[in-house]
Amino acid sequence: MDTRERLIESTRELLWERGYVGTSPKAIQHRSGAGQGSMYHHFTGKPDLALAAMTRSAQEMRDSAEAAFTGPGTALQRVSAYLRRERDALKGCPVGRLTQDPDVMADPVLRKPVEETFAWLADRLAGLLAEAREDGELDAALDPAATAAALAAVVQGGYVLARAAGRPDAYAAAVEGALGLLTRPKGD
Amino acid sequence: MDTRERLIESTRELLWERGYVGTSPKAIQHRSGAGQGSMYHHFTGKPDLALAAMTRSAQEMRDSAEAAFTGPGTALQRVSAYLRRERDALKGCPVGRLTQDPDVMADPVLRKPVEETFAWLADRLAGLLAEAREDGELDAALDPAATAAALAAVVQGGYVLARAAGRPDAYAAAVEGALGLLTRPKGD
DNA sequence: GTCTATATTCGGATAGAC
DNA sequence: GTCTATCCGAATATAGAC
Repeated sequence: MDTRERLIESTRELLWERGYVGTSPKAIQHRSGAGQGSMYHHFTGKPDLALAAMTRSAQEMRDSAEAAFTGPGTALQRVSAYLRRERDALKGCPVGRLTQDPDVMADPVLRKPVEETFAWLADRLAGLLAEAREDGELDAALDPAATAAALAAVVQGGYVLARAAGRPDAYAAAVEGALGLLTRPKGD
Repeated sequence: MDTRERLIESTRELLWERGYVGTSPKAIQHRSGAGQGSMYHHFTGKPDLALAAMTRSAQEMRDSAEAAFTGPGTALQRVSAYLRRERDALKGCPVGRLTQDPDVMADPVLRKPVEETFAWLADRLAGLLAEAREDGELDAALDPAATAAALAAVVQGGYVLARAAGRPDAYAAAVEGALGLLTRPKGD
């Protein structure tokens, strides 16, 4: 891995662990093993490097979600698989956590990957739920878009609860609660 | 409002807006109109002042939730009222946002009010859902604790989605999606 | 491309006068 | 209780040598 690459990966880790305001150029240099001059040679400054890191994390989030969405099973099963996918619940969502960073949200350029990623996710989930509804897997009375928003929120909120409790199973409980609501037989 | 009080209130605002790492003593002094010496007279330092602010915000969160929980209507209606309660979705949850703050979570003293608040909320919601289930308002197949976790997650995640989208209605969509799942007639 | 030196401001506080 | 002075290291770079 070359220097530029190590800088990006180290920044991704630090943004995940400490957020944007909590991540200093010095910490990035230290973790990546790159020197001051090296960092400023490859990137114009902290925002530039953070953008590269955030863009990659956003892409990775989409890829791993898409892997679940295009996996085996019915539409509803694929949504369930996405929700139950292995996650490091205590670390939180590398993209979602940026939403709490004032300096990220204040800068349209930094904000864009975050905004786009969640818009994509909501849209993708809504499509799958619409498909499930057409197939009779899901109650026709449910609004796919609103239901999709609820599920995306359960994931993000599940991270918050897990971190608050200090226990990953708080995330699992939220997801199972949501799936209990989503998949219970409607004609019972 | 005396100086000590202004310091606490200003700190609450700043923690809400910028988080713990993003809030400097200087910024607190500036917003509160208190001087350096004044701040260090009333509090031993930033963590001490933050603890006072966080404790108050946590109490406020409980109080406002409790107001909805003990309001009029059936158990399920009170849960719905809590979810639909007016919120400044773009600002996020003043307590939940602290879970993203590494320096808060690393300090057991600072972490405690956050942890306790969400434990209380989950417990309270689970109790109401159990009540709803006994009253036949809620499907007997649903686990009250897991369902409660899902609802608490929808609220916290709803804030994340609203901030990501830059639109408060993303929060409302998540809540309505969750309520759609929770309250749809089971015998349809 | 990487290193070292230097610069400015901020963060987080202590000390002591008033 | 509040103010001002002072301190030391971190944050975020820029400049120029190698």
